[in-house]
Amino acid sequence: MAGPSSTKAALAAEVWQRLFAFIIDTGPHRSQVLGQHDLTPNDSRALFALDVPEGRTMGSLAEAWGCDASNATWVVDRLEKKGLAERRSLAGDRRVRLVGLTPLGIKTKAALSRDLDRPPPELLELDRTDLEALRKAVQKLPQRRR
Amino acid sequence: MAGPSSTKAALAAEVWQRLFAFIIDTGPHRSQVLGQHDLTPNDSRALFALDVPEGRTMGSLAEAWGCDASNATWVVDRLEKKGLAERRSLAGDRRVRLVGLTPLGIKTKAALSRDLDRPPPELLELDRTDLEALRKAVQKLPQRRR
DNA sequence: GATAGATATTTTAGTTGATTAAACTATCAA
DNA sequence: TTGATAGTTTAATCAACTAAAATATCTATC
Repeated sequence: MAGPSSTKAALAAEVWQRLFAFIIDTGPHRSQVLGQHDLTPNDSRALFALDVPEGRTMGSLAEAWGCDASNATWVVDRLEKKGLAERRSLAGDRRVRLVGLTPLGIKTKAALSRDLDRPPPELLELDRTDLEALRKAVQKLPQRRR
Repeated sequence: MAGPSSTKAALAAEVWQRLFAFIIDTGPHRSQVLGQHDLTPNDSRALFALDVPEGRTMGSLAEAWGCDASNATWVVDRLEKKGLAERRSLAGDRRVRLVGLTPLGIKTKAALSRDLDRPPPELLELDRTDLEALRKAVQKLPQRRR
């Protein structure tokens, strides 16, 4: 399959199909990690959006999450109930709320981050040589934000 | 980072963090594809579990999905309402139901599969050489079922 | 300074999806 | 007939999300 003359699109498709299968296969691992921390996927996304120490306004959170402002209220409510986030006031404009992580939130986020960064068991099946080749190759993948 | 003397675990971690970031970044693309077909992630998972032409029993579906039998009933109900799946009887044991795809279900599944197999825009940012290296590397990734 | 918008967030009310527990029905097999 | 098996129903719950109305606050203007 896919000799040296294959088109770039065909190449990308082949790569993608493998990666996609790997994403699917490793999904349960990620669910498990979230479960261990008693977090929903949404909670996790929210935690990662709250990395600015000064906190972020509800509006900017809603925008980042691509959802309704009232939905952001709900998400932050849940984090707050869990003691992971808190609403602070912005001196100078009492309409806005700055949502920031509590010490527990910071700790939880760090622990979650650590666990999510740990490779799923599937990846450890590869031997050293293959991992090295893979590392070199995935370093070329485009990166967003962070 | 990570010279030739890094441990296998460190190597795997480095690979994984890149892959994981890519999974997150390309998530919206997958959501969009599902949305275009008016399917939830659950529906999609269900469609892909129904590839056996003879159909599968409710019990085996519940097991495959790691859920309660009544949940499987609900999922199949939804597929049936959409005209994508149907319950058939097993000659010889009238207790069991064999769930199979309808012609529309087969068609929908094929279309979904085609669209999900299409690489996300992020991947097309790589040039040919990088894609070739990546192809070679990802071919070593372990594969489940399918 | 009063007031008329504009802004930021919350509340209320409702929808859909995902999921479980428990009770129930139908059927099979010994 | 009795017990096991396959599946469904019912009654809940939680998560995710939207629309519309309400509240509080700020800002610019008359």
